[in-house]
Amino acid sequence: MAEKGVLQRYLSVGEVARRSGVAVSAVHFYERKGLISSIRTDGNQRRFHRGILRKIAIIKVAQQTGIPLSEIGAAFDKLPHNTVPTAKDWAKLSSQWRDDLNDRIEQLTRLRDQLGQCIGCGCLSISDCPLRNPADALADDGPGARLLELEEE
Amino acid sequence: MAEKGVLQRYLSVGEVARRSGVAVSAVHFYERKGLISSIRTDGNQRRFHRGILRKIAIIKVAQQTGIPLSEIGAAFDKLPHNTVPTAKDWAKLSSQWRDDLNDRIEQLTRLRDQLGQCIGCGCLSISDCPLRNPADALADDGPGARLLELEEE
DNA sequence: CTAAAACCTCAACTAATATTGAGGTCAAGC
DNA sequence: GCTTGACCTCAATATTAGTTGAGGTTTTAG
Repeated sequence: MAEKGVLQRYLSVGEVARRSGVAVSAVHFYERKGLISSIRTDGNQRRFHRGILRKIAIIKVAQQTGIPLSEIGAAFDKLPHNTVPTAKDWAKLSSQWRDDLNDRIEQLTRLRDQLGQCIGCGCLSISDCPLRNPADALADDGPGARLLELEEE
Repeated sequence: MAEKGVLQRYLSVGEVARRSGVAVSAVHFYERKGLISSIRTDGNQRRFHRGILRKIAIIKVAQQTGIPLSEIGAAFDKLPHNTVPTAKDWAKLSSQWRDDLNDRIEQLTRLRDQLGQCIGCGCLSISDCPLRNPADALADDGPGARLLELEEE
């Protein structure tokens, strides 16, 4: 029973899946991708530290913001290695992702506000349509590089 | 020259690509997916109505909102067939997509506003974290169906 | 002790959104 | 009239995020 108490601190892949709400195959997948890690029993079965649940929770939340797994993994890699991340560590992560989110929200909002006008009227047809050629996009490509020429005759 | 004038009303795939800012392969792809269509010359080359440029513009804009090609195609299919869509037709489209956009923006905003709190503190660890268990998600799954049990011991 | 449930690996498959390449044809300019 | 660039089809490849299945092992419950 003392032994069982110790073992209880680790979770099997099935428990992780059940408690995090992701499929066992997804847990395996995240491990293959290096997002999470595990130790093995003598019988080669995975055992996860219970902190894994928080990590998976964060993976799912980050995915909702549109962040790809590779970036999530990169962010995790910057976390202190071999020591449990502190609240401060997580806060740093979330602050960076919040910036991404803000950008994305801003982009979608701009899109929404111009959607009716630009699709409904002739706006899309001129080369400086704000939807197809937002100022920041132009900055990257050089002026006029990818303008849509809808009506030039 | 009169003939050339008539031909000018149609665009080759290369012209479409150049003027819409998408690759030739993407134009082919959209056609295979039924999003756009073309007629053929005697020599089997595609010729596009110039309205195609607007359609591709709309495809790219809709993609920015996160709408998959299949849905864009479905929306296009509801447009009057064999007649050029009116401003009203496009407006209807954009109004529906604006609703989608609004939902998406709302979701991301909620995410942003709770990100710091939920990742930084212990919030993710309790089963009713608003990020992992927004009320609307619970409604679908039945109460408590997929709650994250981070700290139950 | 044994049967069932859970686990293991590895490979193949899915879906969306294209791009790349092979092998061949068409069209335009010198 | 020939070369070159643009075009054609079809198949394979790429990426992201996983799932599914085959074939075999470990753990757990009775």
